[in-house]
Amino acid sequence: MQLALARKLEHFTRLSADDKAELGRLAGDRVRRVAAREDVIMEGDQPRFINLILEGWACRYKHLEDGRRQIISFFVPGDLCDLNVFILKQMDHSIGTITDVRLAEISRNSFEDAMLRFPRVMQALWWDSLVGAAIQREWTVGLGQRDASERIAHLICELFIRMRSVGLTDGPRCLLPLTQSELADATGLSHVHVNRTLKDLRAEGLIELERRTLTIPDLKALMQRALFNPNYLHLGREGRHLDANAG
Amino acid sequence: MQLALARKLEHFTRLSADDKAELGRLAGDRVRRVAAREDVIMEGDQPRFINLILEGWACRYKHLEDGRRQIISFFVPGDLCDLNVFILKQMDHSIGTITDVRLAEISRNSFEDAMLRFPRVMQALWWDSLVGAAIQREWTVGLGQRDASERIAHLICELFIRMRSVGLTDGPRCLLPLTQSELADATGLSHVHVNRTLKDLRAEGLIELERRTLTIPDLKALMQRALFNPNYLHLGREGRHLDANAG
DNA sequence: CGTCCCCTTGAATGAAGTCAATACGCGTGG
DNA sequence: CCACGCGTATTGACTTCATTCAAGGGGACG
Repeated sequence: MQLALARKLEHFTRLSADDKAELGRLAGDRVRRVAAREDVIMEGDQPRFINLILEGWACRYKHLEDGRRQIISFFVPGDLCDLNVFILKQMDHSIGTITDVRLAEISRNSFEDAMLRFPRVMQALWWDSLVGAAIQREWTVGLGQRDASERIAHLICELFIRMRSVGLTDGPRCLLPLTQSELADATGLSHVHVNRTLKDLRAEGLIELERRTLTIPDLKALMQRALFNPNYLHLGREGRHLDANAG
Repeated sequence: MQLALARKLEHFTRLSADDKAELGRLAGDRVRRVAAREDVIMEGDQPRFINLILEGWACRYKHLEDGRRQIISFFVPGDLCDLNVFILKQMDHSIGTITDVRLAEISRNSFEDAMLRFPRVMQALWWDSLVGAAIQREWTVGLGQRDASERIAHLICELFIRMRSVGLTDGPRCLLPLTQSELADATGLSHVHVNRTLKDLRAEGLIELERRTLTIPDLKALMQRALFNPNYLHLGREGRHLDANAG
């Protein structure tokens, strides 16, 4: 099975066999397993590694003093948490798992080393981090402007497309291992309202969702419902001028 | 007058005279003026420069198809828009001015050149871009979890502190050249509700605001009201190990 | 078989939005 | 100098969307 990260990066530019081997090396560096609903790193800790999700789902989140919690982003396989983190002395948010997770801890040294030797990979990783920033912006837009059903539909579109971009969908189906409370924390809604909203979307025939499996019968329709425009994911091989001629 | 950017970066690490001179060079590269309420660059355009705000306020924003508009972030003097943009072929959002703006357009070449020759400046710029990402996350938290008055109070704290970090405050006072509609677009509220909320905050004695001038009689109190924790701005000289011994 | 977590639904409440009218300053041109 | 227009701010009345509170159901697991 191919590395999810490599697969994702090829939406930006074609990688050579060497490039992929290097990614494999980074990903094998130091593998860690974390059980579901545990913290990978907490607010206040000093970041020591770039975390690369190999398997499972995780999220960034933040608590307000009074306990309210916002999930700030989701991580699916192939996602990297903050290329540059070691510049900061303190995490300003936490990263926690949703499911059981297998992740690679990439040290500063091996990262900087790879950076020098594999410029194309580097470019691709920067692209990925820019896409991450774009996703964060899109969440800002959604929380500010979209109503409940649009927000949830939008999030589902995004996650489905991101899963598809790393080869983890099966036709119109993919895993969606989030509880309704987690969806609520991500969309800024109450879990009760998330429940009702999912019911509506199901009733409209836009999604099916049972036992952690999501089915989207008509992605276009769902995208329309969500006012979803995929441009922010920059999946159009925007770095094709850097392509390796490898196959 | 010192360059706002240099001033800001020194919250991360001390710069040498050479470092500052280099920043000055980058900032003088190619200066552009844009009138208030115009676009610097629009969604769909290809980014060609890193924009550095020298004077005035600007913002990132995005429209939904049906016209709803969300302001995604504000730029004040010293702010850079996306160090790495040229990796992307298309802007997924627009940048527009709030007031008249003077900005520096930094080309890819001069940036990459400076990058090689001034590693400390580079680190500091990466720090700045990580802080930018942290600000975006904090907005996500606010839009998801904070109510109207907390959101507005929080935004005001943030902008005040950012202005202070580039030396643009005058005691408890600073410029806040936003209309209530712009505040509304940034906080995801209606302009009517922003108006009422500002009235409340004024009535509580937390802010004064007239003719584009903001006064915060008791910043601590306002921060408390907003559940504002400044850690995400990373202003604690986290890069002091890189300090130049210059004065 | 009981407990825990997650999902579901109803009813009452509340925060923020919409609609509409009015007021205020400021610049421009008659 | 005044009239007009425009963008911005303010306020009231009503509506709507989402939250809160409360209760019950279902499946997994010890």
